[in-house]
Amino acid sequence: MTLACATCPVRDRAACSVLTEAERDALARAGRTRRLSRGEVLFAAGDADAACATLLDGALKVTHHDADGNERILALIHPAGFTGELFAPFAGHDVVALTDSRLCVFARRDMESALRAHPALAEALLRRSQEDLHAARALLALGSNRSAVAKVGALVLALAEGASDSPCHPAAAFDLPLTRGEMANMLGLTIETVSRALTRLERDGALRRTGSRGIELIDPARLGETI
Amino acid sequence: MTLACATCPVRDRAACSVLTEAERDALARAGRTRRLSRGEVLFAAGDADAACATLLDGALKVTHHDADGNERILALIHPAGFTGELFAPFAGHDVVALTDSRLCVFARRDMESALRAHPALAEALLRRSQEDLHAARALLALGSNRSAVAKVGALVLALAEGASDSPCHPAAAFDLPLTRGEMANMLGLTIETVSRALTRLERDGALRRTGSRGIELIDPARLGETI
DNA sequence: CGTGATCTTGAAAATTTTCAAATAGAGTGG
DNA sequence: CCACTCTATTTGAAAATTTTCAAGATCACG
Repeated sequence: MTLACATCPVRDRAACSVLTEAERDALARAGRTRRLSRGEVLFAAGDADAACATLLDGALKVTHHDADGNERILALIHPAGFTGELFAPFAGHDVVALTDSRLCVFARRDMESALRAHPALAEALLRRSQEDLHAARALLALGSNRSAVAKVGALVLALAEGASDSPCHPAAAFDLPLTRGEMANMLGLTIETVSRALTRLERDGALRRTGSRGIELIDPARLGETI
Repeated sequence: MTLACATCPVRDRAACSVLTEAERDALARAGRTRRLSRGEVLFAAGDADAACATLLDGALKVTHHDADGNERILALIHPAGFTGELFAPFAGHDVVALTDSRLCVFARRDMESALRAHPALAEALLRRSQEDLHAARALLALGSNRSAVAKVGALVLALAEGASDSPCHPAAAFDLPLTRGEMANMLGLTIETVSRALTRLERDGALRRTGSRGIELIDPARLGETI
């Protein structure tokens, strides 16, 4: 499927938004959209022909598997986010859909030549990269919360912000893109502890649960408390 | 002090190494070297005239202070690393010297115009930025180790790699740039737990301590074990 | 050689993990 | 469409780890 930038849900926020319409259309001819359903792999670590992509819809996780086969979640990607190795000769991590997702995919060689042709694109990707760095550091900060409840609260808040259309404001209600096991993995806790923490946050009136994935924020400030 | 790229200890690894000699000298005229001693602040969060810098020598920490005044360490910067906000109008984090350090500092406006003049520099910074991202993700991975001993072991190993001249090989002996409190902060543990973990790693023959900061790696593989 | 700060160590308290089982949800085939 | 099955989630109680609180030891430095 060829690209339809005119209807792109993230055309104002993604890296390619810095291009002129003509430049963007030229890049668009090299790319295509792709749909993934939950669990589908976009890139696998070691792929020699790894591409790169902008996420339009849904959510992705970037993971690494250690020698014992344990999965570690290194990053989450939300709409308008960019993923893919631009310089390494092969993919360093797995990138997997957490929910049904739509992406705009480019071969790395095309993206690299676009970078050379359009300095503004390199700058935009640099900017995005700094945002990724901030996001990674935000995840790091989750680990320094003292209690398990505070860690889970902070993660839920971060997920609410990622799920929101407007940056800087958490979505009032959304579905967790992560299983309890994935949340536990990210926080260095066990599934049971995460579950108990959510139960407690609900009991304390910080949020409400609908089913096992639905979350409604009642008192976002309480979620951020470091206790 | 003006720059002397010819004697720069990281001239083969830093972002500016992609420039031709002439380009680099042009950039060098805009920058200067600076020395910091342990504890000195390079940038403070909120600085309007924040600059950016390449680290030549020593070690830096990037920190954030939350509402309660607690410090969170978001990143460590080792020689050849780059720091500074290129796009935000002011510094987002504090950057502080962990040991006596030397840096190569540029005003942001000069660096931004250099980026526009030299696309290769933008690409090199993008590459560096991706490395920063990998580093941040490596720190994230520390949190997913199950036990406190494994977390501390992994952090010591990461610090040994940062202290090494050759990438990918840990230094056999080095001084910890972090206090116990800073290590505890990064790992979400207490000072006492970090201290006990080091004692145990020494008792188990993974490392040897000299004074409170000196570390000699005896069995690096054991430091990486996730137990 | 003090002096203050950092680091180590010990024992009780608190939190988290582990182990075990019940409940709820999602998907499948009749 | 419903019953069935499999997986994910929740909950409980004991075991293990970590934190807290309290001292003592060591180090850097004037």
